[in-house]
Amino acid sequence: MGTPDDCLRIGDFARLGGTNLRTLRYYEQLGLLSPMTRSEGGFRYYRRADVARLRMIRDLQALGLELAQIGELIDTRPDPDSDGSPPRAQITARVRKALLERKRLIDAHIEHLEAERRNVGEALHKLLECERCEHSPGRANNFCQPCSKTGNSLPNDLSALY
Amino acid sequence: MGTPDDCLRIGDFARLGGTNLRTLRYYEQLGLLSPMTRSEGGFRYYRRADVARLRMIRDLQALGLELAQIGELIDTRPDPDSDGSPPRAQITARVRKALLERKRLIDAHIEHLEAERRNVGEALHKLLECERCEHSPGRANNFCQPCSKTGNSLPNDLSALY
DNA sequence: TTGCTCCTCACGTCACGTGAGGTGGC
DNA sequence: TTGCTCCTCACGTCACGTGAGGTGGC
Repeated sequence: MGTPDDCLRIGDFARLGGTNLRTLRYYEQLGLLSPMTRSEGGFRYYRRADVARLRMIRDLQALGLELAQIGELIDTRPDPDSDGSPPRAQITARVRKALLERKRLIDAHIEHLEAERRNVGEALHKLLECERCEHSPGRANNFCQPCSKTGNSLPNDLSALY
Repeated sequence: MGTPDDCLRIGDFARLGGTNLRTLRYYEQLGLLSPMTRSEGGFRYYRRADVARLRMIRDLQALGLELAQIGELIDTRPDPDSDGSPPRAQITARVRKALLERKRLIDAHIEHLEAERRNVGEALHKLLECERCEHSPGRANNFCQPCSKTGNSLPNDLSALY
């Protein structure tokens, strides 16, 4: 028999999820994301739909969560070992909770990044002024702070780089 | 003599920068961010203005850069070992380049996060529909995919969690 | 059958975490 | 002088990176 219907081998699965074989094997070891089944020879076969799960794990990592925390958050699926499916209301409640937590993290990160973007804009603006200024860099690394021309301190992103 | 003017010991510096002592010592070891000076007894004294540099390093890490890449990007300050300051135009050019690269990364991340936010919204919306649906979870972990009620496949964030 | 993909160890690395044991500074 | 902060090793951990040596699958 060939590849199970609608399944992917680890290489294609990794490519679609934007990651690599080592990472997938590590996730499996942690119980985060396992292949649906294995071939006779040990090849992993992943569900096509689980690419979404893989992407979610990666996105949650980018939001700063550790893999253990991610494991708890996305542990919403019925346990295959237990017979008798859990109450539906319980499942949907856990899924909702995971989605809301994810949304909270995303919103907070967007806000932080928008503040960063404003700061960079300010710094780029001030840099134009610096280029037209007669003051030269001093010995220390925070020269021109506060700006000896305007009396205002430098934008943070210039203090960081000057 | 006491603490040099306008300087912070490592604990306060870490607090203001949202990090800890171990991380600061590691950054120093890599040459990323060093204290302005040391006390007789070895205590590190950091410039107050370098809190901005610390925050920038942390923000660049959150954007997915490795410390080595961050080191190259923010290496814009005149080398204290070399005598004679480098041409001003060269410094401002490097600062501008670092700021523009940072802006590029921020913009890309915001776009990605906004797409994620839309997906989560979609999934939360669909979840309301699922709660009113008579279908129950099956054995496998991608039941209801494609949704057996509407014929549409589930939003990705539901495939990931169901 | 050939080449490409995959397998399992197992050691290495990056960015810190976490004490142990000792000393500095207002 | 007391307590709090800081110091330097040095081993541990998390999330992989990177081969070595071998086998599976269309």
